[in-house]
Amino acid sequence: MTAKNESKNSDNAKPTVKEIPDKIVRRLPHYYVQLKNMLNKDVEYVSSEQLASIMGYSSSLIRRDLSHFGQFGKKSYGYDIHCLYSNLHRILGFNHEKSMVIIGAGFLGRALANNKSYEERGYLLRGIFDKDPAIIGLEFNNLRVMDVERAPEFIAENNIDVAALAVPALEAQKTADMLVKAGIKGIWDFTETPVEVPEDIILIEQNMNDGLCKISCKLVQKSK
Amino acid sequence: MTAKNESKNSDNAKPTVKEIPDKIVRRLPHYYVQLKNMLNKDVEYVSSEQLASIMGYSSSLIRRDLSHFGQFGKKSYGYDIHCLYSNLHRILGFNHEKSMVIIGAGFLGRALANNKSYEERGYLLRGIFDKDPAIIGLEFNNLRVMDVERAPEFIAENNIDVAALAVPALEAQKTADMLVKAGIKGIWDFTETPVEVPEDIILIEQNMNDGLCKISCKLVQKSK
DNA sequence: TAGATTGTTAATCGATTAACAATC
DNA sequence: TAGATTGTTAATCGATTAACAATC
Repeated sequence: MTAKNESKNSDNAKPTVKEIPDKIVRRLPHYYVQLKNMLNKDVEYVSSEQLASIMGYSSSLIRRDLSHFGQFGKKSYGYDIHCLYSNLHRILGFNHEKSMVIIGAGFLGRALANNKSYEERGYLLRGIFDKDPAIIGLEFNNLRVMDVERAPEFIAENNIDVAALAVPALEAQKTADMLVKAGIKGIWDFTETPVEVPEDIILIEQNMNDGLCKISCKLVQKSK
Repeated sequence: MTAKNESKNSDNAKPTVKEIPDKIVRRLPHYYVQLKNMLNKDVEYVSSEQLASIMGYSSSLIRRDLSHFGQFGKKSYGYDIHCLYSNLHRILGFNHEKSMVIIGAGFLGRALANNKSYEERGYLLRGIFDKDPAIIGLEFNNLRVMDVERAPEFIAENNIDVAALAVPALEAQKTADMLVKAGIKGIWDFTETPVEVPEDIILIEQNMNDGLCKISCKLVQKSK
């Protein structure tokens, strides 16, 4: 609906400019972290072949992924580590400031409050909320837990972009509805239950139980 | 090396019996949860078409996924919900008892200790460890935090299958090495850093920052 | 029987890899 | 120049979907 669509066939109301395939998006942070580790070393260039042997992707895939965003390499040299790093920084949107709140100040919410990587990724943690009077008022990482009743107002007034959803499964949908109504743009969902949101809301399911299931499934396979 | 390999070409030392494709493994827990929700309702059968419309997968994919494990459906009726549910239970290995420990009793470790879904999935939480003297001795979910120095002995003696790794990034590799040495079979890794383990160890990276990156990347795409 | 729905095969789609011309 | 390595095109591989015969 935002009419900023530049794609050729705009007959279909897709909000795509030139959407990055999900498979690539998933690998970008890995490239980013690897490059970051290399920044401190005293080499200037790295080849796709070198990255491949370190990271376990094929060099072909790496070159193809990166070429999606432009031509960052120098033939016969490889990629300028610093240049590629800062390009990935930009592509991942870390240079855009994003505001965030945490809903639910149980142990998980507190762990999220203590996360140290927000700043580097452009997130500004603005608030943490809970409904338990015994928790409201406690302080984690210099943030005082607020009453979740105040969240809608806070989110709307402060134009919060993202909410980490760390409430019990039973509260999940209700809370997500509240967040959407308040104008949230993305939800980082840690609940163990399926949550429905309108399709223009970014929903990232950080489903931990899937990991538990995967291990279980693989353990049985091995024991057979 | 376990010589239980029944695959045709056993020239290559792969430990496969008939490995389930990762893509399918990832969907199995979703089917499982959906079926579980349906158990309480008073319908007996569900068709792949019905599941498809609820879950967002195509009916074709669902039938194909399930047919990987046998013929569970009844033509013209669909799938017996209870039967399929218990088959998934078995396929996911939930009927095998698996013992587990948590390494690191920070907020994240405590959140993991409070997780309610272990039992249903066949996990038995046996211990939680930390190195901080101020934390050792505290109790979460009826488990007293033990000194991580005692972990190797505990894991070996009790034949622990899985460890949830919830330590700071700097301790990650060192701790993983300790776990492997102690005889762990699977690691559920919550650290934000790449961890190397021998390839016969099941390693599930529960990388939370990837979610954060994904949201950031998608937010920028939308704002463009 | 007619209608419904599986299990499976063939067709399509998308993602990865291989190959190589361009060029530093 | 010879060697290295990119960016990109073509080939391959794998996963999803469509189609349909089998059958309840």
